[in-house]
Amino acid sequence: MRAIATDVGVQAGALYNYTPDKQSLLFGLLQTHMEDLLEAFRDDASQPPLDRLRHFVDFHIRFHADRPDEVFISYMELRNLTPDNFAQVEALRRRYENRLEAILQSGADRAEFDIADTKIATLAVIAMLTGVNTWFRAGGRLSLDQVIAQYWNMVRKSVVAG
Amino acid sequence: MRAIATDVGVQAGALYNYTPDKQSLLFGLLQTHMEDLLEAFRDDASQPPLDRLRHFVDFHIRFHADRPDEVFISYMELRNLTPDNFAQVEALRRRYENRLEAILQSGADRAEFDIADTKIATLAVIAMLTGVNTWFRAGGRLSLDQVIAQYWNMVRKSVVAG
DNA sequence: GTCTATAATCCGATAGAC
DNA sequence: GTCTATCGGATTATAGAC
Repeated sequence: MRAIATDVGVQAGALYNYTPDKQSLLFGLLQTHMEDLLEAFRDDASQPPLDRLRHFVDFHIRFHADRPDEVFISYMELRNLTPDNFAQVEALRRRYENRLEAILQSGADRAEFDIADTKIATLAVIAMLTGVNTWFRAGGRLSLDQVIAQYWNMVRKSVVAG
Repeated sequence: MRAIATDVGVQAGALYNYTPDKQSLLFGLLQTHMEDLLEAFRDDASQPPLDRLRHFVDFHIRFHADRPDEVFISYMELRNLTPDNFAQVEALRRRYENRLEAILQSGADRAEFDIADTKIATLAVIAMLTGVNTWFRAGGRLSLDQVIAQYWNMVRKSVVAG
């Protein structure tokens, strides 16, 4: 709390005019982050599964690359939430995962994708894409467009049918 | 330190007969974990790249699934290392990544793999495989063998040529 | 709405008896 | 080698003046 107060230019006590306690402040950050993620992702179920998947890959990488601090805090501080707050954030995360799983299931149903278990494939793809945040820095060797292009190639090949 | 002391059945002060300070204790854990990882992974460069990659996938998932606590600590406490200790652990991690990158590069050189950038592919594969630890629990819906089989399928398809 | 001051608690680490 | 006791410092949160 003292570090936050210093960053925003007030004394620590003044923060309690804006939040009842530290837990509420942290929970608000994580909840807003997940709600923004869910709201920002637009999926069109009338499109071909491969197009929907390509949009997901592009969206996921860009959304997270634009918010490295929120993503870092959301992951590192997740275990400092109270059990109730943790359950709420986890429920939002599961809703987001289900959006991807619906795309993979749609492609599998049409035999356009070859996926043994859509739940595992969902977790595998999200882990791979979120991993970009651990190393990507703007101005590095590759542009974000180049990074997205290669990840899309790998994700596409990993799920498409023969 | 008090929590560790309680777990091992001594008072907090007694721990300092075994470690000079908390930082050394943490660094020792992370360093040993990474050295064990590097030592346990056997790669045979005379084998076909696809066989070497399959072995890496199998090894990586099993090694990490067998040590969920060490993996969790290694990730969550990495930023609590001093800059010097952090650099040493990062160097060990990079050595491990290079082992996988050598496999991918070998397959790309023989045109058996189709990979745009081996460094990105390395990070993508490791992120995907390490993600297993966030959800896998022994005794769950799928056995570790089944999980490995599907991840191997996805990794293989994501890198093989045409 | 912000400040200073402080309460109450927790932490890593040390000292000294046994 | 472990214990009890404690030091010095950091933490979240509150109280009350302005």
